Parts: sequence; C-alpha cells; structure tokens
Amino acid sequence: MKRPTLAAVAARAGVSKSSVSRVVNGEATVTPAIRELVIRAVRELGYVPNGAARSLATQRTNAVAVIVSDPPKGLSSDDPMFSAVVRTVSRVLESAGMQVTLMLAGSAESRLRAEQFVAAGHVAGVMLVSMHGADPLPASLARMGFPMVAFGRSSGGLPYVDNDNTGGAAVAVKYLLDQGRRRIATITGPLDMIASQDRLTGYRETLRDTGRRSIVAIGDFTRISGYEGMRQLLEDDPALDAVFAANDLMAIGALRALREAGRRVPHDVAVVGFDDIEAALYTAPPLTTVRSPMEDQAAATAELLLSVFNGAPGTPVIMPHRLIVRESA
Amino acid sequence: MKRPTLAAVAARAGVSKSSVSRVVNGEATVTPAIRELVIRAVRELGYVPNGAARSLATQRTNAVAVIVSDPPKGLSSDDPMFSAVVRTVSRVLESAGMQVTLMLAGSAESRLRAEQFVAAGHVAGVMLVSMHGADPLPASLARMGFPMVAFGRSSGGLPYVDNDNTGGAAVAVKYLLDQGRRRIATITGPLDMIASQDRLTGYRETLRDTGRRSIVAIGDFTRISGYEGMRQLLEDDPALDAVFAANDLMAIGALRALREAGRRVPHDVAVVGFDDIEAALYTAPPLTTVRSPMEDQAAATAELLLSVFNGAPGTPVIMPHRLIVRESA
DNA sequence: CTGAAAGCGCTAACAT
DNA sequence: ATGTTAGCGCTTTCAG
Repeated sequence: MKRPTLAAVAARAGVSKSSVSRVVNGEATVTPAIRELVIRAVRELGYVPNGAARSLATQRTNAVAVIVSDPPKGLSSDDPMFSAVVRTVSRVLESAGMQVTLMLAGSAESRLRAEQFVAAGHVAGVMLVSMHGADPLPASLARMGFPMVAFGRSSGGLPYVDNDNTGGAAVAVKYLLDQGRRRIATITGPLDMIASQDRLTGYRETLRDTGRRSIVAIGDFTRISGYEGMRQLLEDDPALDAVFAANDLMAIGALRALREAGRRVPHDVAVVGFDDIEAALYTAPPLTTVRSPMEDQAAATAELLLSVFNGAPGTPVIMPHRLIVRESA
Repeated sequence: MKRPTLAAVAARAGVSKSSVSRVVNGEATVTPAIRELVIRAVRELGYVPNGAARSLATQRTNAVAVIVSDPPKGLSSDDPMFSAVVRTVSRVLESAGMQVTLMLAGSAESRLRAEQFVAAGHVAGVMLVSMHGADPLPASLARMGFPMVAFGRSSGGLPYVDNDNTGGAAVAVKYLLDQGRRRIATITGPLDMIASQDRLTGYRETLRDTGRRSIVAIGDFTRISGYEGMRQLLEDDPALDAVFAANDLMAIGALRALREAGRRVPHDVAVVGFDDIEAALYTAPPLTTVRSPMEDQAAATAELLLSVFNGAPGTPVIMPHRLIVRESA
C-alpha cells in the first residue's frame, strides 16, 4: 500500500509523465483533453506529489525556518510575545504558500541543529526571533548566504522590522514627568537584548534631559522579575513615585509587589508598561502602557521575508508606537 | 557557488561515495584511515548532506507536523496554552532529533494545505492540538494511516494525552460547596471542544448530586468572554456567590467584571479557575485554580508520538490534577 | 503540444 | 571493508 507516483498517474491516464507533471503544475500548454484525463487519474488515485522528489529536482523548497531564541527551560512558558509572533508569522507565511518550520535555538546544541538544518537546504529562508546580543547564530547563518530577516533589530546587520523602542520609552517617561512624578524608576528587560537596551536608553535620556537621576532594576521580561525588581526598587528608594517597566508582564509583576507593599496605584506609585498586551486591560487598575503591536510587527516581518525572496533589498522598517493611557498612571 | 555534494567530498577524499555516506551516517564498518580522510574533506568543503535527496532515497523523514486548530484571526492571540504547548512539544521533539513543522489549521483552506502537506510525505507523523469537535481533519488524516496523536482527547479515536477535566471540575465545585457557597455558576469554554464539555460535565454532575441547579454562561476560553460571561451571570442571578470558570483566562475576565460591579472577591463571590497558568498568581486576589500542568501534558503527548513511531500501541494517558487554593475562593 | 531521457544528491543492495 | 550500480519521484531540456 504505497502512495501513487506520478508514473502511476501517467500509466492510468495513458499519457507521459511529462504531461502529468505539466498538468499538476498548472502549465498552460496542455490540451484540454489530456488535462482532463490527467485530472481524473489524479483524483481516482488520490495522487499528491512527493515533496522530497520535487525539492530535489527543482533545487527549491517552499519552507522557511522560524528560529526562536528560547532559553532551555523556557523562562516564562506563557510568553505572549511568542504566541503572537509565531501565530501571526505562520498565518502570513502560510497564506503565501510557505511552510513554517519552527526551531528553538536556546542551547548550543539546538543552535547547531538549526544551522545544519538550514545548511541541508531544507528551507528557502530564515526568520530570526528574539535574538540575544551574543548569539552567534545570525552571523553563521548569514555566512551561508540565505535570505534572512529578523523580528526586531539584532546584531549582524540583517533586514529587520522593529518598534521604536527608544521613542516609546521616552514617551512613557515624558508622560510620567508631565504628571508631576519626580522619582521615576525603571525595570529593564535582559540587557543582552537590543530591545531592552533601547527602552532603557529612552528612559535614561529622557530623565537626563530634565536633570533627574535614573533608578534601575534589571529584569528579564518575566512577571516574576518584575515582581522582584519592584521589591528591590522599593527597598532601594522607598520614596519613588513612579515606575516604567520595559514590558507589560513585568508591570504586572510590579503591580503585585506594590499591592503587597501597601502602595496604592497610581496614587502612591504610577506604573507604565510596554507592549499593550491583552492582559494590560485586566489588571487592577488597568495598565497605562505603550502600544507596540507585536502582531503588526510580526506580519510586517513575514512580509519583509517574502519581499526579500522576490529580490527586494530588505530595508529595515520601524513601526510607530503610541501611549495608551489607562488608570495605572 | 553551489553547496558541495557527497560526490565532491568523495572526489576530494579520494574514496567512493559509499564510504563517504557511511562515515557521514556513522556506520561502524569503516577503516579509521578512510574515516579520517572523509572527515577532513567534509570539514574542508563544509559539506552538509542534502535533506531532500536523503528523504527521497530513504523514503523517510525526521519531520513531524504539529497542527494547531486556530481560528483565522486568532481569538486571543496571546493564548498561554499555545505558547506552552508549542514550545514544550518542540523542545521534546527536537531533542529526539525531529524537526517540527507548525501548521495552523483554522480555515478550510489551511486545513486542505495541511492535508496535502502530510500526504506529500513531508512528515513522519502528526500531532493534533486543540481540535474542535466538528473538525474533519483527524478523520481524513487518519485515513492516510500516519502515526498520529492528539493533545487532549478528540474525536476520531486517536491516541491522546489528556487531563482529567471532569474530575478537576468536580474538585473545584466540591471545594466551593465545602466553603458553604450555595449559588455556584460556571463560565464554559467553547462547547465544541471536548475539554469544555468535560469541565462542564464535572460542574453539572457535582452540583446535581447535591440537588443544586446549574447556572451557566457560555464562553470561549478568552479573557473577554469571561468578562462578558460574568456580567451576564450577574444579571441573570444577582445572588450568586461563586463562579467556576473553565479556564484561568476567563477567570481573569470574571474578576474584572466583578470588580467593576463592586463585588468583593472572595467575600461576595468566590472565583475558581482552571489550568493554573502563571498569571493566576498575579491577579488580585490570587486565583484559586485547578492545576493541570499543560507543559507536562505537552511533553507527554510528544513522547507518546515518539513511542508510536517505535511501534507502541499508543494508549491514551490521563494526567492527574490538583486544586491550588489561593485567595480568590 | 507531447514524449523520451537525463539528471537532482543520496542510500542500499550487491559484488568484490 | 570498499566500490559499483541502480534507483527514490520528480522536473526539465530537447526532439519530434
């Protein structure tokens, strides 16, 4: 009970393999009569072309690798970023007829696997997601000369789509200043990620322009790190009256720490997050945050990859941001 | 500038293609001298075997499809389930040397694509995630005779790993009864999913055993549906004193509705969720919930698929559950 | 417009 | 233990 081959279809239809191939691939130069014969045979046999054989013959593939830099155990296994990005990218790529091969590249071992996989010619291109600064993967893949784009700016100079992280952070801090807040702290993302660095820069520079000093706790984009960061900040500077968390997950953690410490939000301490994930609407009080629609960014990144396939230069794209004011600040 | 082939390596090393093939595939029957020669040539040329050619020759592949039934637009794009399941499954499968091809099968079109893809022999097996009852995909894939498992019990009788959804719901409701709650409502998941049905059954039967009546609002596992469901319940039965939400996301939505309605939790209304996602620790008050570790379930499902590859019968597995009591009930 | 034939790069008998 | 040879299933010149 094997699957029928193109030859089987040809035999059944009483035509040559070439004709079957032409019909299957939708070439125009086929007599209606033959086309009809072939289509019937295909249907009767339930024929589906063998992908490996086709790839081998054409030297092409319609698969792309989406490589997500993921810590081995998954720091926060329910990262909304992951979900939004992977789903959106899959949707866009799939409707362009591409298959998505998902690869997690957290460990050295998995990174090697990813490299080999790409080198084996399994994919036509690569999308990199959430690369940390020191990651050697972009460079080694780039050396192989594959079409490649990144979700978010990264090292290695590849085409990317990013948000204006610096500008977004600046807007958040400016808003807090306008509200009369004087001691504004921040909880950062992992500092080996460019997005974290940019958000920290936006915070720092805005504060420096007004002669105020930075109060920094380092987090890693997880709720728990926001919680712990906030506790530490409260200890370091009990008089702080505002905090800018570099993402909403950490803002959610900070909210909990403030609640436990008996501080009222926003009366005692104002909180601003970043990303505007759906959960930001459900905190108490609802979170003021900077909207950087990850889904639009993901879709744009996928489209950038498609355009690179078509020979476009792949110029970086920066998406706009916007402050969403809710009750937490 | 093409990639080097096995033949090129053979020429360079001055041996036959077979020898190269043997070395590359780690066969034992190779003289050390030849092995050395080959390894050097491989390294010098940067040779990586072509995947398509190998698949074609061996009639095998080490890719598996993970097919996620996803609504076209993505009801809640930051579904923690998606993230936890996809990442965990990828991790397990990748460390077993398999590649994961992710496919979203929400629309009829994408479903067809998934079928074709599997039929094209691209993958060695399939894992189905979050199938809705009416989905025709399991049946049509099963007809093709591929190794296949499901995350969560589904129609079609394939091997699966599931939680004891009915039992978990029963435990939650019993707990509320023990606390002296008398009017216990529920917000369900989408009723075409078996997990939703089971959780509803657990709720219903436990209540019926004590002669109490059900108060039901239908949700779809999203925060907003929990919010709206709770508002509706409050309107239908203002005197209710507890609610069992079929997942934590909806419980979070319910919490917001209760807050807006001025009900205190748990004093006026007790809330119990299901799943114990990380966010449950960060609500105000922290959520009492039923733990059904999705990650363990995902890992077990991946391992089930691997064991089916090895000829195991693929008997269903039911994972235990446990009530996690926090302050919301 | 159709068919015959030559590969794509690799593996797997088989022979040596 | 190594090499030779025949495919795996498809596409793609090239003749007809």
